Amino acid sequence: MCGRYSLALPLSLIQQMLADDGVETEDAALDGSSEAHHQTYNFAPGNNGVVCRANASSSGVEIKGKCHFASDNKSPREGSSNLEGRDEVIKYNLQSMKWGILPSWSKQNDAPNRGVINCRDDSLRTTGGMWQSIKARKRCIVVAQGFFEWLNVSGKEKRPYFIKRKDGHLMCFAGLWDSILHQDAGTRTYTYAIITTDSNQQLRFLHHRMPVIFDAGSKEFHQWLYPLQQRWTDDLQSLLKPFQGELDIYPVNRNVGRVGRSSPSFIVPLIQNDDEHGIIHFFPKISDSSTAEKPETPDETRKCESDDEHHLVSSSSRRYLPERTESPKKHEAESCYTPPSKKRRTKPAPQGIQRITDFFGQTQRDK
DNA sequence: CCAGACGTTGTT
DNA sequence: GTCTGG
DNA sequence: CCAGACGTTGTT
DNA sequence: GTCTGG
Repeated sequence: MCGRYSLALPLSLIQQMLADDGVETEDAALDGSSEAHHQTYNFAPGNNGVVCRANASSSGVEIKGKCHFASDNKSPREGSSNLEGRDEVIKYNLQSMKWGILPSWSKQNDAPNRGVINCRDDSLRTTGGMWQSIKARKRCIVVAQGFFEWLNVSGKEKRPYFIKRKDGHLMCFAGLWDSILHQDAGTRTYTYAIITTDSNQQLRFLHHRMPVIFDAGSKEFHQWLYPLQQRWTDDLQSLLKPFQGELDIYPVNRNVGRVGRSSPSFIVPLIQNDDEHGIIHFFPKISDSSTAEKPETPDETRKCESDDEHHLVSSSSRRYLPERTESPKKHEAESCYTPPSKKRRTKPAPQGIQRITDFFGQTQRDK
């Protein structure tokens, strides 16, 4: 499952929402070689998504490079003493990567859309295969607003549904990434896959598979990303379970099936009329003033092309308007996200780091 | 030893 | 039916 | 994941 | 890259 999802949020808002869940992230725009993510309600394989991964450093010294020795599998350097100190710092980076994983050894460097978009949780249980090296050292979190599933109605019609968290927080998929080096150009392409498992009870009426979903900032989230864990374990395997929280699941504008289109109507419930053609949808508000929208016309269902520029605004999310300080992008999306009831985020929470140490007080190493 | 596979989904 | 593009 | 293409000729 | 099949 999960061959399409929604990601119509600017990076600044994603960072803010993660921060509200206790995850402080940095924008890993590496050497600038990575393009910005594709901001769309209709995110498809081959698009550039937002991926979170973790790096460990000690006393401000990056040890990520040293970790690469682990691939030698016999390296005496793994577990060198500076990996064991309690002063290790885990940094979370957001990076733009292409959906559809291509293993580093893949020969289809040039094949644009050949990557594998999903990874079954049970195929990670066995050794060997294309995942074996990836699952040990290249785990990540894939950020989304929610995902789509299509229900086959009487063998003919397909009806798209949107699935999101009931609490409105970001959906964090368990993922795996890899990269390919293009010898000639000297560039590197990063790609990722989303891990799937059995559907939970709530989703089962639609499909039998669903992505593995973590709560941002949860123990599972940190454990999955923990960069010093470079060996596949039962503990990691046991994280890959059907989502136990509550979901919102509802039919949406069927045009989400049409590739390349994007509209906020794709993540808003359809309102179905008695009239068989009278399928209209619920348009709370449009931030774009240009097009004269007529939310209540049945016509509206067809009127959703080229509207990456239309974005949902709800009054409750106004405070989540991105600060337009450094990123004067034209069309930044807002969301229906309701911030934590607590209070606005205060400080980067050194507690987050503290807690991580609690989770992994005992540093694990490779074999 | 080398050559070839290495994946998921759904549908039947 | 099957492949490609998004 | 789904939707859409799947082709050639000649003419401008 | 690493494992399997022949």
